[in-house]
Amino acid sequence: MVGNAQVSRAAKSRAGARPSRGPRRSANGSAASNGLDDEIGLDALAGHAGYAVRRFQIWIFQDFIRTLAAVDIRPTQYSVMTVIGANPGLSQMAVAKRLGIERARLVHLLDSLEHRDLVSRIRSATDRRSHALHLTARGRTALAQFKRLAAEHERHVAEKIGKENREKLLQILSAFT
Amino acid sequence: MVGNAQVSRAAKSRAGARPSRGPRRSANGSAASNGLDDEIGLDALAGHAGYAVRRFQIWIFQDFIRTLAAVDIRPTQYSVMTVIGANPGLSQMAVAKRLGIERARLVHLLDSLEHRDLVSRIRSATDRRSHALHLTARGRTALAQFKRLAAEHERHVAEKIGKENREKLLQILSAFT
DNA sequence: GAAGATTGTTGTTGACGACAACAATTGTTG
DNA sequence: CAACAATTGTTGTCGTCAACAACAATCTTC
Repeated sequence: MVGNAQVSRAAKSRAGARPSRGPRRSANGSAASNGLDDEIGLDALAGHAGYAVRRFQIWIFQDFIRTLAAVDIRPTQYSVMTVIGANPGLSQMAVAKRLGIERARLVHLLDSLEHRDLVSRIRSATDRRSHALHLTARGRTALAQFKRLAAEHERHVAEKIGKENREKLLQILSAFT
Repeated sequence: MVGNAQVSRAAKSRAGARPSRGPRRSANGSAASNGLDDEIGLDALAGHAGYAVRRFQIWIFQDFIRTLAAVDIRPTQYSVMTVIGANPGLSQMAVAKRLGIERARLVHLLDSLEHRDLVSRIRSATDRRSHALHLTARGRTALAQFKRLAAEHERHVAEKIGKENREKLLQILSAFT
């Protein structure tokens, strides 16, 4: 069930500061010469926000998944439950829009959460096309636990990049939340 | 060719600061009541780095793809060419490790780039299992153009989050580059 | 030289985003 | 009010991508 989450096991623990430099051992003819000694230097990629963000996102999702593995909740499931918990009665359309996921995708997510008795779909009386989404009683207590684990995950993030950096980052990206 | 890139069309242009508050119209029974007026408030998600980073990553990849659409280069292809360009002669294993992608995945990426005559695989004389990767002449001039477009993309990022914020972000995430 | 590791390759699985089509229902408009 | 358009949830297809497993060719090592 971990599935996606683009983990890329070679998580790399190094974060050593190393002065940038020109291409190393360029055109030495021998491939595999760089097989094990790590450290290649990708220079040009260093100035690209997208690359750094992608790598960070991979790391952060991996940690989230690992931290919440015991309760078997993935980031998207967590975000869905959080939104429903904070806004009971929302339609699927509204949740999908808010989270930027497709309503087709949300169908499966809710199927899964409903099977686990965490969320319930209730036909709306006013608009019988739509479903009012609610957490079940079990879902509410479960979400409380999920949030505790998510907070632990956030502490991991703070450990990784620094407490102030995490807050600065949240501030910088607040427009996307 | 855009394919993945998790776009989520509802790109949202709003970034209005709005004071956080408790659950809105909780349990009003009527779903769909929130269908069109946007603004739902997901509260709890606001403090989660992973969510903000994910949304930002979606935005940034989308812009990268759009900005380099004319040359039909996606972020991963760009990163592969950049690394090879900076470190000619690398093996596929080394490139995969450096970029945190699987060697199985790199096979297809290189197939595509080789078909377009941007990259060439040269059997290593010293280790005949491996391929030494090089940019072709065409690949080198192409990469130069890609880099110009990528720089334009970075300017879009700076416009979006602010010049200093972009630099701060690069600094915070430098450990992941 | 035989056993084990590495490299590139192929194929499978699962998560995910984009899209298209559909039934049920609502809204809109002549 | 009746035809037509739009919305909601749903199903299914396609393409991208990460994670694995297996394999042949080729080193490495003992």
